[in-house]
Amino acid sequence: MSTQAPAPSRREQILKEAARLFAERGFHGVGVDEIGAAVGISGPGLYRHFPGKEAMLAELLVGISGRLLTGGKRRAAEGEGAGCAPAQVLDSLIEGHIDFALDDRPLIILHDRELDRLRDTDRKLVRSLQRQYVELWVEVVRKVYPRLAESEARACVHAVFGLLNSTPHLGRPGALPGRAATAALLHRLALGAFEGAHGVDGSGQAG
Amino acid sequence: MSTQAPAPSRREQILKEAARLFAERGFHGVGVDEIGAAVGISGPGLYRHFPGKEAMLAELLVGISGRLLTGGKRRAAEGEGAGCAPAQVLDSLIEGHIDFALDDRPLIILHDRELDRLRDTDRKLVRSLQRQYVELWVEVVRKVYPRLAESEARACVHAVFGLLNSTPHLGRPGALPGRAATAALLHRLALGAFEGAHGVDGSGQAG
DNA sequence: CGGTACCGTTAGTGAACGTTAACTACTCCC
DNA sequence: GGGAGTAGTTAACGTTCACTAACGGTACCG
Repeated sequence: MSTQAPAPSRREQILKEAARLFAERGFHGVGVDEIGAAVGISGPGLYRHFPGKEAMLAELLVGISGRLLTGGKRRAAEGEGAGCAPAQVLDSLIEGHIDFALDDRPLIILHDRELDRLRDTDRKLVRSLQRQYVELWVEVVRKVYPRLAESEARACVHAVFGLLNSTPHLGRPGALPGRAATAALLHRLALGAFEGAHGVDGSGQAG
Repeated sequence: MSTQAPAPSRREQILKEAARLFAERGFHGVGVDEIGAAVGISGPGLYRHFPGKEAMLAELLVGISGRLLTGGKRRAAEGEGAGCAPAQVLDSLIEGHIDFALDDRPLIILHDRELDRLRDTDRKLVRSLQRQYVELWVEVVRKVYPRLAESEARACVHAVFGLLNSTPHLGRPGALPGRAATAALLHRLALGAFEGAHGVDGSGQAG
């Protein structure tokens, strides 16, 4: 054993604490000395591991977006390979996103809050990954709910992301019974939202 | 006439631009010189109107939370006074929140992003207003969906706020047909989410 | 004309911050 | 043991930033 996570390297330690601090007080609200202190070293010591403060944020954001996209692609491929119905694939995407939102709350916060603090190059990369992830969802959603126009489906996907990413606002842990119950509730909310968008009656309300 | 909005006072002008800038680049990412430039005066001139940068953020956040709560209370009271069904009151709350999210996007962003940059006193006030607003919704939701436990209902409300507040992510304006269509779509999504949480089958999934 | 608010300006101050420089200790390997 | 590489230290630098001080113009009012 111990082949999995033998010891969190200093790098990973720094990234984890930086994520927490950035999420709590914002990128500009946290100093390098604080990040250093959180891992037991002092300020400039961080520069042995990263070229700068922004590089930490960049690595975090690229990592998140990449993992979300990779996970989503895997689930979509598995589903289609096994001949699953689109609805099952959507279910799997939702489940994956919920796992992520519940297990990596600081990253979820950073993900849509601190993107604009990146240099052009990194920001474009992250945006590209995010867009691919959204388009992955849009494709699946449109298979399940063919009556939705593409722009509508995209808006729905963004809205459902907002819904699923609301976990950080659910007070500190313990406001809900447990992780599984929270996950199940979020899952039902997300599915219900798509159903509602699809529209039982089809017609919108008055303009 | 002209008793309503004769001319946007310098104060209001500053608040509006500050809201936009804070939403775009974060509280710490915007300098007072920038805010001043946005209204045509330079940096320290702002101090004729506000005691400090933080006071602007405080006034913005207290204003938003207060207006949301006031509007929500009004709609709830109107509905109950007119003997409306709880479902209609919930509909009205959703509509009000959507109007706010679509018309004051910068404020919606600030509302849950920059709260922690406030001093203790102001932050507690804003949190109190926010909590009252949430509880207002929870009460109504539980009347419409009595099977939901209180903690579940609260989680649903937070999640639906996340959904409705996703408007800033819907690309720049124009990604959707129009304001009315977007509002209608969000409305259906929110209603669907509550329906989904309520659960057609009632049983959660495996724990 | 003289006084008084009001609203704005430029120059400056002290603190905080990201980053670099110079130096020290530890480990590994020949 | 000696040299190299790694990971950390403290001190310092340059910049940025919120805020203050001192000053000027303009409108109103007697």
